[in-house]
Amino acid sequence: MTRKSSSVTIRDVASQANVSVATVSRYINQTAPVSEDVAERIQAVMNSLRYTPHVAARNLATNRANAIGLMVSFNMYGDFFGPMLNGIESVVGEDGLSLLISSNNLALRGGQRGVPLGPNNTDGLIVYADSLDEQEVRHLYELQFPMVMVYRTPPEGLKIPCVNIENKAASFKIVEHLIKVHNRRRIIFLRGPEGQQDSYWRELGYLKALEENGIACDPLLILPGEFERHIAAMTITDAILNGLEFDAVFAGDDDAAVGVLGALRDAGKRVPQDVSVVGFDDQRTSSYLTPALTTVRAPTLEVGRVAAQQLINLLRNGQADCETLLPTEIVIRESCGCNASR
Amino acid sequence: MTRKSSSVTIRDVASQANVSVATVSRYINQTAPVSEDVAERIQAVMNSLRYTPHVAARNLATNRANAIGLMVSFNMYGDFFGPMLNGIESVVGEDGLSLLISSNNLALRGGQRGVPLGPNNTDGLIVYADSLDEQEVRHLYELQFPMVMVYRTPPEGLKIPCVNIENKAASFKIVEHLIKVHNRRRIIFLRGPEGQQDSYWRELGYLKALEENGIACDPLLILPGEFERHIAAMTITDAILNGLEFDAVFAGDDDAAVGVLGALRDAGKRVPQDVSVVGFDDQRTSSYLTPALTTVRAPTLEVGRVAAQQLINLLRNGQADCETLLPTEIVIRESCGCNASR
DNA sequence: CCGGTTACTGTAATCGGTTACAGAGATTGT
DNA sequence: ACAATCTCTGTAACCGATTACAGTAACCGG
Repeated sequence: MTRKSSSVTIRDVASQANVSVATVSRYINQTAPVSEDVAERIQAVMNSLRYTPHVAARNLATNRANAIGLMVSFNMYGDFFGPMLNGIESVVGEDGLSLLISSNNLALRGGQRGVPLGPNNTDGLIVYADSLDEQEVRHLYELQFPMVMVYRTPPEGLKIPCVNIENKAASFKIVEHLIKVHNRRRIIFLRGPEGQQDSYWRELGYLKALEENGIACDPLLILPGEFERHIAAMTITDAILNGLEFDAVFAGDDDAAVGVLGALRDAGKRVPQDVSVVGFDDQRTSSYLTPALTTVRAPTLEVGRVAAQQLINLLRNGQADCETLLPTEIVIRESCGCNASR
Repeated sequence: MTRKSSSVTIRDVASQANVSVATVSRYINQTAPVSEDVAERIQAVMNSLRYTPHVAARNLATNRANAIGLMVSFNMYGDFFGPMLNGIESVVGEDGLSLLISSNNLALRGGQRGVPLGPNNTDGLIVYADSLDEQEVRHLYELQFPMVMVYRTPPEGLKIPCVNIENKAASFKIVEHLIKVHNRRRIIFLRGPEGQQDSYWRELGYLKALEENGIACDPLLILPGEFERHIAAMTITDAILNGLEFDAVFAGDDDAAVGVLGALRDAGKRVPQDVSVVGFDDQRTSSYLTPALTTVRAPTLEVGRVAAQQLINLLRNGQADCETLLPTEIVIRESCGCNASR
């Protein structure tokens, strides 16, 4: 197979530099002082031999993988994923660690046993939303395996740091905007996937906005959107066919909002004149839609950065913030009815 | 630090099952026959001990990392990246390999020497576009390190498998569509980043379409777009201010097309009545833009799948297709001037 | 009954690093 | 001048797997 052609080992370096392997190791890892001339000799030999340490050997000896894992849902598309990964990768790379990434599709890892990322692979894990089921999380937790969760709070009783975004307050604000500024009363809310926590909090914000403004909640207006554009589109199309009356849609997220916009256009409804539409996330293209989408800006890249940072803290110092909640802000564009100028 | 709490080794399994470590290893890896009752005993012990092999030890012994690397440009956002990663991850995971991912931002890996992904890390590399400069590629090539490139052809003289998409033919077709169907004559082409290969071929298709239809190429119409929406937008805005006459824009990619659409709208030009706009990629949101974007569908996820497949073939059999060119097809929507109905 | 496979198992070397332990000079304090 | 300390270095055990080599027992054909 692929024989590693000319494997230069630490012993080669040591002998050519006339020192012991221990000294070379110490020089490389800066783990003990080394006299200046020796250091120079070692460095020179390393350069001329193009020596790079064998990570597997190092990992075996130190019992650390020097890598962290990112566990994601089995399909990751959308504007959402890129920025988060970007954030994670930047701080992980900065720290000299490797980043392993894997989805947890049961169908795929048919042959394998257990989770594809774990203690034997990585030093810690970033768990995205429901990429790992509760049982798997609990198991890793019992092993005292360092984890931080993003877009999810840990299961009951487990103290796992998590980083989330402010869902409820922003949802409240944006729905209240629809009510107070645009005088909307019958506002549809499109739920995300069953059990999705962001969706749960957004719904709470929605309900609170209704309540505080004296609008009775009509359960018929809470419908499935799944954070997916085509499902959201279907839901809205059905709603119109069934004669459901509504004057606004809080789409759950921007992806669903895109579907809603399409469905309304197909049905001949004007946005925002007939129906206001708002989303959540402020994905890259949202400002380029017609009409430009009013939504909530979520600091997705920042979530990635913070999560990685927390995990690294956990690894190094054994400490991390139990929960960090990143701020969100509503961004008013056109789809709610504002800035009709353009 | 993080002491691996209860590290169960192969020796524990062996002794509890009353066999030698060699036998256990052979059972695990199916590398030699093992009698049935022994197999059962081993399996039972493994289950009760929750044994999982230590990958670093295995990697050291076999001198393989059981992982492949994906090297990406230092910033990866956009609809583009998700699907590709999705494709790669699916086949890599299916094969029981791990996926390491890293960007090659010089600024970041200031401390480190060399490329963050390489022979000591991984068994092979997928190199995305210009994430690695030519010198680095040559170095890895000299080490006979397995690589495949995506969205890029290897440097002169190096036989590295690559997977690309059909750029020229589709560009030709879509530009010809503008000419023949919509009678456009002054068509702007927005280049991608300097040296970007996809951009190069798309330009060739553009030029060929002009030539075959008897239109002289006006160099003033070839402008920078960088495959970035805000740069594309600026370029178009400037062009309009400078009084450049044009009746169509081939934006280089969909991202740039989004910028073009915005710039034209801001300038009061109607699309497609005044100016036709077409893109390349068919990103997820492109069909939801107003007007819906006429573009070229690129099988991004498939690129990922094929690349991973090729790399795995290279690892297993030492063989891979020198170049695979994935087909693209033009998809006619509204921004060119067709289907004006909606 | 005997040489040659076949099926299975065990011992111990090996992969390439890290690091506990020991020790040699040089420096310092009294 | 002597002990204590500090700086630097080397030897060898160890991390947890794989696998070459050796060996035993059963089986098979003639």
